Amino acid sequence: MNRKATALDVAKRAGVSRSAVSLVLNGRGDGNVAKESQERIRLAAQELNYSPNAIALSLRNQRSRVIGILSDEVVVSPFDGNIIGGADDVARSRGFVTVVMDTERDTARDAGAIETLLDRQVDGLMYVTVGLKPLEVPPGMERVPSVLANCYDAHPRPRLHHVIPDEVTGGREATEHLIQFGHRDIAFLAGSEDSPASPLRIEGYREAFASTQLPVTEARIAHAGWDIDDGYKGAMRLLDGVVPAERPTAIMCANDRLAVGVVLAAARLGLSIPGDLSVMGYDDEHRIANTMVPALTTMALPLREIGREAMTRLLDAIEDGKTTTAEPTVETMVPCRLVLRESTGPEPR
Amino acid sequence: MNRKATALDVAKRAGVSRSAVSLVLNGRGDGNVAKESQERIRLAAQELNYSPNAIALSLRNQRSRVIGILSDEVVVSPFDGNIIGGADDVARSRGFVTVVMDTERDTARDAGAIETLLDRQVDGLMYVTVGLKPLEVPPGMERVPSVLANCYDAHPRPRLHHVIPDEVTGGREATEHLIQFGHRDIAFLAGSEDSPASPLRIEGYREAFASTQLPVTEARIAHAGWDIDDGYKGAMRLLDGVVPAERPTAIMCANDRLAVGVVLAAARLGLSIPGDLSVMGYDDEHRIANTMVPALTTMALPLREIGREAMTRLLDAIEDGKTTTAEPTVETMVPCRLVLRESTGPEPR
DNA sequence: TTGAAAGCGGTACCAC
DNA sequence: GTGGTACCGCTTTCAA
Repeated sequence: MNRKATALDVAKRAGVSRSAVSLVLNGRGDGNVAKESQERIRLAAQELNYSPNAIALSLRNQRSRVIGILSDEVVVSPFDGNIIGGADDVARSRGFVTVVMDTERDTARDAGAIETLLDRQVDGLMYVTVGLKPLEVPPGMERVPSVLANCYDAHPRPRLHHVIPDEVTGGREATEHLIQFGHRDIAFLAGSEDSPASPLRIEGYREAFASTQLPVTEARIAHAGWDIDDGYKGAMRLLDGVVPAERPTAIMCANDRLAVGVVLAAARLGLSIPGDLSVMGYDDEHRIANTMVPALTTMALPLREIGREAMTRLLDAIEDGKTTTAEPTVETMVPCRLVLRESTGPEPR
Repeated sequence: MNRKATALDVAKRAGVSRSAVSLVLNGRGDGNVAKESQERIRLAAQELNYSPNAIALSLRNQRSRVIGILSDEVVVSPFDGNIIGGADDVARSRGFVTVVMDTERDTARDAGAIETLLDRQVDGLMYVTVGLKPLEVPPGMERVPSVLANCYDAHPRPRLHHVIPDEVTGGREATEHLIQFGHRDIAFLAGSEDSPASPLRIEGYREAFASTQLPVTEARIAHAGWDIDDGYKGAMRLLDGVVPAERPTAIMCANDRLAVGVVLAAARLGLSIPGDLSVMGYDDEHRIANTMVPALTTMALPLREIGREAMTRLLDAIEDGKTTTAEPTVETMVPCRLVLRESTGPEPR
């Protein structure tokens, strides 16, 4: 645990002053420091394995090249953290590092976490959530450039830019895919009512029907929840003991877990997929959608893209020196992506 | 974006010197500063909403009360991050904060991430992995107290303490549970061969048979992989077209996803669970094991506990001022926990 | 009881 | 072309 070399150590070894070391190592040596000295300095730095102390730098420069990411529960929850992955990708490529803090959905911890991050001189803040949701923006976020990923300012006059998936289009395109396969009676197992994603996806579902001049049967839309057993129960309600002519020929699910439940129910009932019934997921959850039997056709959430886009926005704001606050555009929508696999097919007729 | 109040601001407002402010606010006012001044200082601090600058503190004290957590992929992967959650719990309760960096399984990034963390004066380091695995301990971790969670030093003479689940006992108790239900022909769908967890769980399986004087049929143990389709295929191999008398009456799976595949296969084959077949999972993956239909009996991985235990070790070492290196004990095992749900039952006979 | 001053590790300005 | 020095915000020692 021997202490790290400091600029002074390097200076001594090279027989110059600290200032010279600083200049040279920051690329402003030419025209200020003799070529000769430059060489010696670089060598000494090498030998001592010198790298500047980030803390001292932050104190001096009042900025740290660190971006704080606050997560509601993406670290701890069993959902993938690709938003964070994408955000980190672009941060690193632009010379920033990210540190994340997870509040485990305890919003009371938000302010404290932000305070901590701010105290450590983060240059910007990103709030990221597992599911699309309105956010009570915690105090403190307005003090540095900030951005919202997968959530949006619940305030009537939003102050922070947010990046979210285009759920309406996602819902529409998923439905269109099924309609193109000839399905007309398509049930929609939506998530729970309290999620803002549900109504948006339903809206897309309606749009798809409307643009094809097809009527929507309200009874086919049901709020089911988000889990496997919810999907199972929903499917049983739709299929069990119902004569084939009155069964929907396709079931759209608001996420892949629901779809797993539907497939399970179909298996119990002896229905083949997609022969007797098409099943469509949503999210493209890694290691669920792609490994199900049959593999799930699904609407992929562009998580990685959301993270990349949000971080790009944020860094642009930071490097322009202006806050994202009061920017002209407050919302970026990222399109979802249809992933064709094996659980959907032509309607049986 | 008005600048935060500094100790100097407080001093001015209270009409004292910066030193007095420091003394008082750190509880060493009595006997050094007049009661009167103390009151004024506290008041001024309050009014200015003063909190010390963490960066300056770190620079001055050479410690930050920050613990760096390096994750192979627990943030980004679709597995829950309860190890990190548990670690954070105890860190916060002891006045530390954690920041996590995820390398997305790119070990080439390990050293850089640790360097970054070290540069920011973290007081300690924790490396955490999604699955149990040997670790090439990245350089730099020996420079501050460090601990390994869910992974262990691959070095012949390990230098870092690690906290891992007791997989052998887990495998044994899972098997015993099935044996107690009267099962004798128990198939084991192990994970992939390259995971260190697989052989350990298999060892437990063998122990259970041995202690009950039951013979192990080698052909009943198969490395299948870790995903739903792997479980499906494995189950089909065991069950499809096999006369009841030759079918295993229970299938133990090395994780819950495999169990989902097995349940799916059973449903397709018209086998009822647990009536015709008992299925046992492993991990207790949240929102999979507990929401499956039927809900999965499983062996829960003590993730939260591992995190708590590892962080406790680490902070103890930090506060004792000694490195975990060269501690007497190098390994802590945390027991797994049997979770009884609906997918296992008496053998059909 | 108080305040002045040094120092943590850098950067940048300014004389020389 | 070079080195001295002030300053970022805080703690701690020491002299008054």
